[in-house]
Amino acid sequence: MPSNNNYAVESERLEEARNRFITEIAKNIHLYNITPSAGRLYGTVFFSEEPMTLDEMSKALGMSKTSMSTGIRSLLDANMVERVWERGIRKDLYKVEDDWYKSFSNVFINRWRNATELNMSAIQETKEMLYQLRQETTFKDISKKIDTDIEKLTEAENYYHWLTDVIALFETGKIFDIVPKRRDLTKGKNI
Amino acid sequence: MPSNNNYAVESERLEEARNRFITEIAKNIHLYNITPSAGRLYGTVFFSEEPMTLDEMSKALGMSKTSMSTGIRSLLDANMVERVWERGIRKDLYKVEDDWYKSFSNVFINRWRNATELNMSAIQETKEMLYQLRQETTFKDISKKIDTDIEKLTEAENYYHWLTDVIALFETGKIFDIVPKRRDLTKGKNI
DNA sequence: AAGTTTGTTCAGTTAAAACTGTACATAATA
DNA sequence: TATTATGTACAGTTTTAACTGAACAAACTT
Repeated sequence: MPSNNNYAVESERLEEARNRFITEIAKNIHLYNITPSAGRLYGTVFFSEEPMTLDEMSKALGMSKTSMSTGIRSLLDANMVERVWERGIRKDLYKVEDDWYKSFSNVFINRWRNATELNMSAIQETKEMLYQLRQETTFKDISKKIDTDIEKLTEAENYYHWLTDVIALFETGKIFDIVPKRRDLTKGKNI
Repeated sequence: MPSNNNYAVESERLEEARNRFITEIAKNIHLYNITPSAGRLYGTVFFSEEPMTLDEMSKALGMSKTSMSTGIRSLLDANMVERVWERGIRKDLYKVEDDWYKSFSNVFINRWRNATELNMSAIQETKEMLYQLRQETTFKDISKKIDTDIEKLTEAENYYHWLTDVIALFETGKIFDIVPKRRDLTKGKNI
């Protein structure tokens, strides 16, 4: 066993500490629709002192460059990393988006708004089909079922309207008036 | 081909209309950490006139009872369906939770709070490890990296504090003061 | 208590997603 | 223009998740 005051050993300890956080990120990042592997990738780039290339990521994680490419793309789509340029470097460089509020909002907005819109269209279409059928049918039983269905769908529609409003809260940034960003408490200054 | 004013044909059209919505639900329900199959299950129970048993679900979806059991449990955990009792019926009966606002809030709160807490603990622990290492190390290079890491982690911590506050908005129901529930506009009465 | 009914556990199977290496397309360099 | 470097598409493989049927356990019925 090497002695404790050894650079390699301490670097290893630093790596371990970072790894504690990276592992947790990887576990929970599925909430952003990101795979655990891409989560580890995110963590790695997060701690990196410099923007990283695909080759560096590949080496750091012991995974194929192809995986790095698709992984970084999913992080890019979620606005969790960004591409940066440095003169003289041909390779693509990536760093984490440091505004986590923005990342969260982006993911939240995109995912929920998309789903909400699709669901609302589906409700509209379903209602159309039901209205038409109700006009044509002569069976009391059928039209009764249709009426119940339409009522349920309208209820759902109200909910989606509300959800749209909630999403707008994040989209417009009004959420930050209601729930202010936290300032760095350790720094003492509270501008 | 059977004539148009035929009960079976119109029932089929009703089924088709319902299916339009069910299919869309199934596609987007992964946002609630629910599988598409369980999503179809949800849709089926949603339109059912009566609370359903596992056997009825199994028949309606053409899937095994085991799948219905696990599917309904995931919906139950997400507070999207609830169990109801009817005298004289031994089988478990399920209906959808009709307060969609509650369902959404529940899912949102549980998923994000859990992840947030785990990530915050990880940050704490990582910081502890880093503080310790910084006290012990003599290498300027190492302690510089540590300082940068701690700064990044503190930034992340602030974000998680903010997220906790946002979650509390839904937990306490204060969100409904800010974004009021939509009333059923078609009914005309606006109490 | 014996016999049913009902939901769930578990092992095995099938289906889906993640990952890899090769081959290719594009762009930079000489 | 020829050569080299770099990221991505694609086909095949591995890993993970979903699904099923049989066996079991708990509760109800008689």
